[in-house]
Amino acid sequence: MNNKNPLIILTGPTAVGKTALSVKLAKIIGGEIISADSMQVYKYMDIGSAKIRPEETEGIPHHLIDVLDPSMECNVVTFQKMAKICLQEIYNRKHIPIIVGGTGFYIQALLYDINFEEETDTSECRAALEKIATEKGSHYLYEYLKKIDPASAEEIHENNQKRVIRALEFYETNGYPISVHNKEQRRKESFYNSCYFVLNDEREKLYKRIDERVDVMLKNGLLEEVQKLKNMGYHRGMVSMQGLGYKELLAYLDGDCTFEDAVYFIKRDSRHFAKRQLTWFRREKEVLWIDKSAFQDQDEAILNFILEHLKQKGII
RNA sequence: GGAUGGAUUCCCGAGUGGCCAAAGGGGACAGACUGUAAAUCUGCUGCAAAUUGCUUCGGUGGUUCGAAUCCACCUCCAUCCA
Repeated sequence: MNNKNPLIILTGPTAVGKTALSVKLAKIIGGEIISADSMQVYKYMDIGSAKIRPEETEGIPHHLIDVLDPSMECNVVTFQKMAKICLQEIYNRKHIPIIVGGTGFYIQALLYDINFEEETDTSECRAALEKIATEKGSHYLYEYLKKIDPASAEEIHENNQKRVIRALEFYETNGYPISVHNKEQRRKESFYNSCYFVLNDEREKLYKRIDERVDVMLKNGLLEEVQKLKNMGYHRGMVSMQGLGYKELLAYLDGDCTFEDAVYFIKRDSRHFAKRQLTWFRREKEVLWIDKSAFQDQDEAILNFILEHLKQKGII
C-alpha cells in the first residue's frame, strides 16, 4: 500500500465550476478545502476573484482564503508554507485535504514539495536589476545571464525580462545558477498519494461562461469593490491588484480607458488566462481530465468518476 | 435622381502596376513557466506540396509581358445635395 498522505486536487480553468463541485465532493468524503488561488488569498477582493461566499461553503472548512492583506505580496513560497501548515492540521484531524483552485504553479509547488532556497529579502537586489534593465536595456541583462548561467539563457527568452531578472537574482543571492536548482527539483516525484483532477469543458462553452460571469460580477458590484480598494489605498503597483478585473477597472478609474474597454479587456484576458491554465495542466503528469460535456454536465456522474478513482488510489 | 468617398485574407486596417499570400494590430490556435504565475514571455494564422504549385483583395469584363493597385459597367455601404 501507500504510506504517503492522501491529497486530492481539483482544478481547471477559470469559471469551469470548480467551487460548486468541490463542496459536494468534500461533503461526501469528509474533506477540507485548501484554496490554491493567487487572488482569493487576499482580503476584500471578493467579487472579482469569484470567492466562495460563506453560505455556499455548507460548513466545509475553507483554508487560505482571505488570509493576506492586498498590500502584501503572495508568491509560491508563501503559499507553499501556508498550505503545508494547513495540510498538517487537516491530517491531524484525520480529514482529507482537497486542493481547489486554478493556480497551477502553486499546486505544483505543493504536490512535488518543490524546495525553494531559503532566501532573505531579495527586493533590493531585484530593484537594482530592474534599474539596470531600464537604464541599459533588457538585452544587456540577457548578455549578463548568458555569461553566468548559459543554460538558463538558453531556456529563457530575452524579452522575458521578469524571468531573466529572477535568474540573475537567484544567482546573486544563492551563488549558483537557477538552472542547476531547477534541474534537481524537476526530478521530484509526487510527495503525496494524490489524485489530480482537471475539470474542463468545451472551449466555446467555457469562453461563453467566462464572458457571462464577468457581466454577473459587474452586476454584483465589482466596480464598487475596486473603487473601495482604491479608496483604501491599494494601487496598480501591488501584486494583488494585478488580478483580472482589478487592474482593468483601476485603469478605468484612473482615466486610462473607457468603461467599455475595461470590460472588454477583462473578458478577453480572462479567456487568455483560461487557455494558459489549460496549457499548464496538459503538461502536468498523471492528470485525470474530466470533460464536463462527456458527463452531460451531471455533477452526480462526475462525482462518481472522482470517487471511483479515489477508491482505486486507496484514498477513500 | 445627382455628387463624393468606400468595399482587402476571421475582424480592424495598410497597400495605389512587378520586390504582395499582401505591413501592423486584434482575435483564434499552440507553447514556455520551479519566489511577481489572474503575472511574464514565445510561436503560429489562405490551401496543398522539399526549393514550389494553386486559389485570394465586392462582381463581371477589359488594358498590360504583369493588376489588390489602371479603365468600363454592375452590386452593396457611408456622407452630402435634391
